Amino acid sequence: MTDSTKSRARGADKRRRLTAAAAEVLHRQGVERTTIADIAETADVPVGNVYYYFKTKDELVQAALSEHEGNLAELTTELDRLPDPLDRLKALVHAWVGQRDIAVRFGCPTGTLAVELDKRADGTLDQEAGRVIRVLLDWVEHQFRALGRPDAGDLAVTLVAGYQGMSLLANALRDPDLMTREGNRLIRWLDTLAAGGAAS
Amino acid sequence: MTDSTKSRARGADKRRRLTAAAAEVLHRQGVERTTIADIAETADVPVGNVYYYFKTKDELVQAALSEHEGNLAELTTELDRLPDPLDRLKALVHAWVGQRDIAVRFGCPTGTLAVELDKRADGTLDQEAGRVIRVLLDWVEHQFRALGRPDAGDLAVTLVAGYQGMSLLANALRDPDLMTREGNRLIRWLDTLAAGGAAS
Amino acid sequence: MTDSTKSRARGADKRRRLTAAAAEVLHRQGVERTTIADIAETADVPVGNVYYYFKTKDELVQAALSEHEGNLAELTTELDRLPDPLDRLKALVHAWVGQRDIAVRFGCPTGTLAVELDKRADGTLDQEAGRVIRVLLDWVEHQFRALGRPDAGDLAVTLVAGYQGMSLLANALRDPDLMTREGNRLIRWLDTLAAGGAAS
Amino acid sequence: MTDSTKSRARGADKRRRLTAAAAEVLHRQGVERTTIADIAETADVPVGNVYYYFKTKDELVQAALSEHEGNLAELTTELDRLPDPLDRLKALVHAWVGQRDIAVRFGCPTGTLAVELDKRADGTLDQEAGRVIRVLLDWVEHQFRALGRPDAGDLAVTLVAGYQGMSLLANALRDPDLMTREGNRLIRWLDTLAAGGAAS
DNA sequence: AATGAATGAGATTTCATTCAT
DNA sequence: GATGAATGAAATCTCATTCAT
Repeated sequence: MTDSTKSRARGADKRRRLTAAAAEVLHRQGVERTTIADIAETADVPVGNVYYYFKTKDELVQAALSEHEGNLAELTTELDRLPDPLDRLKALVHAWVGQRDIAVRFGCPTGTLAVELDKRADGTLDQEAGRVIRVLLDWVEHQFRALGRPDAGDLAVTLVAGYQGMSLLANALRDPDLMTREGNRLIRWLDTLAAGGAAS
Repeated sequence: MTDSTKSRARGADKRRRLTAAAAEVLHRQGVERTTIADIAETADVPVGNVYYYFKTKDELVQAALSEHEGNLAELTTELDRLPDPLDRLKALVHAWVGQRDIAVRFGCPTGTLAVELDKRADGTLDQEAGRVIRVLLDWVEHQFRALGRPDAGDLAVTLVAGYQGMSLLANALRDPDLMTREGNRLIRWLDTLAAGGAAS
Repeated sequence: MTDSTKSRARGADKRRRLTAAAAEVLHRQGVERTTIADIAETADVPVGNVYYYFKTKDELVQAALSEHEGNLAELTTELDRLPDPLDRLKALVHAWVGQRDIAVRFGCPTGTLAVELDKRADGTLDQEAGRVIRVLLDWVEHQFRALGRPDAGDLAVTLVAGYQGMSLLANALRDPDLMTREGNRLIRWLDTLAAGGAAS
Repeated sequence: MTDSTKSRARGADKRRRLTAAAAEVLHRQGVERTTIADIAETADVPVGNVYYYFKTKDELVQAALSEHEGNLAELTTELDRLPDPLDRLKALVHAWVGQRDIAVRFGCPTGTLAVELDKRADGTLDQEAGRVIRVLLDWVEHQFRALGRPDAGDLAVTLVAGYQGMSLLANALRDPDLMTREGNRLIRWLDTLAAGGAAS
């Protein structure tokens, strides 16, 4: 390994640490209450050095969003291995419920980011979280379509809205069981749909 | 009317204007991006004077929440006039859809406040928005119970989660039609339930 | 004097002190080397308070320029009392030479500001100093025109350029006598012109 | 050519590129608004490497000044080939006017550097630009002396001040014609002088 | 010699809160 | 009660300079 490779590796590592720290801390504390120093400390990087990797705080927010988008891509790639689209959707719901402890404490990372960023009067980043949500919607719609549902788009909205809604409530009420109960309902609903029932 | 009565009246008026301004501006801009000066200006009250009515910014946030709670109480009082609990719930959904333009732009006032306040590490206010949401949940549950549903609590969570979810998505995607479509689905779902169907 | 008058007076006073401090310190240290703290300290105002009067550093620079423009207006108003335009111009040169100690140390306030501000890539303030210089040029041209010179515009440029050039040299060489010598030459030149000579 | 020779050559080249870049960028942006990174980028040299050639930013400023001094020396060497001192001076003015587009945009390199550096409270470099100006003055004075003028020193000051003044005005007013007009006047003035006229 | 990365001091700006009248 | 002004603690960002390899 040459010197430059090493230092590039070190640099990439720090960037990765900063991105991960940003994703985590911004999720926990929200964008506005998080300082660059918070992120730097979590990533164990001197504050001044953060700006070598990210020119502005907004770039860190963007990086956090990309991290969440990456996590989503990882998850759907995993789920795509399942042969049956219905199984994929049910596994998705299970994954959501499996994350309930984090959701209860801090909400859905992308959903809460969307809420915060949408409040921006300037045009910066205010649609970025929406973009990530759309990626999820598209994947879900794709599964419903594979199940032969002509109303796949609406069904996708219903499922994802169900997830965002239950995350928000579980978070606001600090009630993890709520996630489990609503998750189970969504699973049953998916089964109903597949059983050939009309769209609910 | 004596002087002191007048000034009390004037004072109460200012407090009301500040509360209304807080509710509106905090909803539009979010808690952290809103300055006291923003609220003061909207209420047409000199900045220095705000502190006579509200000792801290947090008290203004609290007041905004109370305002939203008041709006909710007004709405449910109105709905309570309807004799049929099912009609009440359907009218509630209609009311939600009727607010879609605001929801699309800024989300549900209470829901987005809940998201922001839950990020607080300190214990201040972080449960207050949840409290208001619970008031809504309780009222909805009460209707389902009146309809004879033993799973009224779960159904209430489903309905309110549906509302929060569709508000968040409509907001994130800037799509008012989404509110209409999901609203219609919720109405159909309520009808299904009443028709004696199993919980979906 | 009412309370509000008093506090308005205090406020106006501070604004004046800040403007004067800005004019002086920016002239001595240059725009880029001067911090808001420098100006605040000179004006004996807490740093945070500066922003109550001037929203940005640029506004302070603008204020300093206006101060210099005001000084110029004061001077020309004074000179306008002289009945003979030639006397006015000669008195102007005398005034310049009279300021030689400051010019030697820090150059012409407006000229050096023009040099600094012209380096700005963004469009902010980069023409403002030029504007003040044009005010001087216009006044001088007006005098030459009153003397019946058809080439008044060119003569004005020559006179003002002479002033800017001698200020810059005196400053760069730290030589106050240079101001005196060049000033005398300008006076002789003005006399020559008035004696009916051709434009030199 | 040995390796060390090559690398010495390469090193000298880098130093030259950095010096040229410093001269250009510092002239365009001013000392304070120019970062080492700006100069490094213009010279196509990695930032970290700059410090191998110049220990501080001040040394880069010094180098830029030397570059301008070198340009001046080149010019006067060229002019010295003309047999008649009067022709030399007129050619000098022509050279100035020929540079009018740059002067209009950024002023005289040495003059504007003098203005910026003179603002320094510390003793660093604050006389260096003055030194370069003096070199010019000396050369001009030499020509006037060769023309038999006893007041050669004053005449030199007048000519150079004229140049600095017209550059500053042209720059501040963004008017290239001003350079042409004042240049013509200086030429006529030189002719007048040579014709045996009294000093104007 | 070369170079990407690191560092920390300092600058501007914002704003909740308090003060003086 | 009312109000313009004051205050200072933070936060973001910049950059000359240094370091490690």
